[in-house]
Amino acid sequence: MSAVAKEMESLEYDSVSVDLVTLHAAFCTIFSSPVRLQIMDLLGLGEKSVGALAEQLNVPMANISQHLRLMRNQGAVSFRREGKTIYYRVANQKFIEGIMKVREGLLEELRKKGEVV
Amino acid sequence: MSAVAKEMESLEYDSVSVDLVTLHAAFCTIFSSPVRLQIMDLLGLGEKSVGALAEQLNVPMANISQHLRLMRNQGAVSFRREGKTIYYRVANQKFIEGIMKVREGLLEELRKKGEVV
DNA sequence: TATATACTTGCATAAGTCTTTAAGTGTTTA
DNA sequence: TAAACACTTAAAGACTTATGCAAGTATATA
Repeated sequence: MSAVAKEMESLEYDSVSVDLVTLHAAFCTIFSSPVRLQIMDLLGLGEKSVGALAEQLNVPMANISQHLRLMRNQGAVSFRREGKTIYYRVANQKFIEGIMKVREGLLEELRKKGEVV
Repeated sequence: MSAVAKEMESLEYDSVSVDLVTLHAAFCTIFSSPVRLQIMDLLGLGEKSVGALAEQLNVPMANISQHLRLMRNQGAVSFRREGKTIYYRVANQKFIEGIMKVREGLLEELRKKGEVV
């Protein structure tokens, strides 16, 4: 984790000196891992348990859980407990919209270069 | 750089085995640095030379240049040379739109938590 | 209360990233 | 052709991140 991202993790206790660009960049580290990006994709469709995410992505639950911790700390997702199960959801739908907009641009550029159909 | 990002750098030579999520995640590493995010912000307003970016962000030109290389390799920016000067521009405006959408969501969430006005 | 379930956390380590400095390239001007 | 300018690249060191595994916590059930 970057110094910035580390600083963000304790943001609820001292948010004064952190400017928006720094915070935004730290937030975007969420999107920089294929696992986390797929978690966002799945949660964009509706809330899901940790086990369900682990199964659908075929990644060990402990690893999913570590990624979810980062995502929680950055405010990308929130969660609720129901018995033994914890359900995660996207904190704000605009995060999904932003991801999709970038993906659209990316696909447009790849098509221009003939790297994708 | 992640293994993924490294793979992306040579993507023009072998793009067959790379799926979209992996590629998208590698692309998003662009947004995970405050310097690169500010470069995107500035270039979103119009093309700029490396020197101009360095001056406005108060970051050494060699460092800006390194960031621009990553951004080029990911297809986030393109450039043209005019004499001694090289002008960079955003490759696709949807990248800016996506960044802004995420920033909006982030601000909404910060406001909910009372961490920003 | 003991056990099972669902998830989280700590730790080690391998791999990746950022920044700086120094040297290199391409283009124009003297 | 030499020097200056604008930028790029390489290499090194300090730091950060990702993953697996083992152990820990919270809740429900027998």
